[in-house]
Amino acid sequence: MPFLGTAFFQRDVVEVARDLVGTELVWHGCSGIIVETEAYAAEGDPACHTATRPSAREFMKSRPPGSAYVYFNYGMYWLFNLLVKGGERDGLILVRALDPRRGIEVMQQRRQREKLHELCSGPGKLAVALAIDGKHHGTPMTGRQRPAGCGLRASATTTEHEVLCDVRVGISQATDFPWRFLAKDNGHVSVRHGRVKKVA
DNA sequence: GGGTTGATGTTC
DNA sequence: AACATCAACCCG
Repeated sequence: MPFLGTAFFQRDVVEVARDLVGTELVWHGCSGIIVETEAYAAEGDPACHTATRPSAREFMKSRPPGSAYVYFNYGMYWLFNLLVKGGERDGLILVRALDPRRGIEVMQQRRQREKLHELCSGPGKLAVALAIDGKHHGTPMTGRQRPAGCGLRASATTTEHEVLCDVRVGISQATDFPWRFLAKDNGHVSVRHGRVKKVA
């Protein structure tokens, strides 16, 4: 299966967030199927970093679609996002959970956990499992600059997952935007949830 | 199980 | 001061 190209990230940020569910995030010998994402829109979304952070606006302006946007939160956790621009709505997509596939032993060591569903079932957890931190901010995940060991792959299971949508987790602004997407009945989704609906 | 709380540091 | 979190702890 081929890696996703830059064009995948040149579409509406909410559509891309939905479509990422079921793809495989490949990261330096480790990988997992993305089972949960959230979209944040650069315009008209008070929960997006662009609403409050000049550095986020500068990132959006200067980096190509498909770039990793990595930031530190709550004093302890790195969160991994992907830059979307050039479509109907630009924005950032938070990758919130993975169903682990490759490099499981390494991820178990980094997380100090054995059970598969505890490895990547949350945005902070998956960054620990994949050893993602601030030095990866700006990494191009598509195109010619993409590191050989990193990327998004359309997996065989991409079309097998039924995708649900929900409100976003852990925010205090625009709490009613239904821009969280998750794979139905997947045990690796992070636990909290609001009102889940089917997606077309 | 479910709710609560403390740990921790960057950004504005 | 707020924060796109997590795990340990309580209670039952």
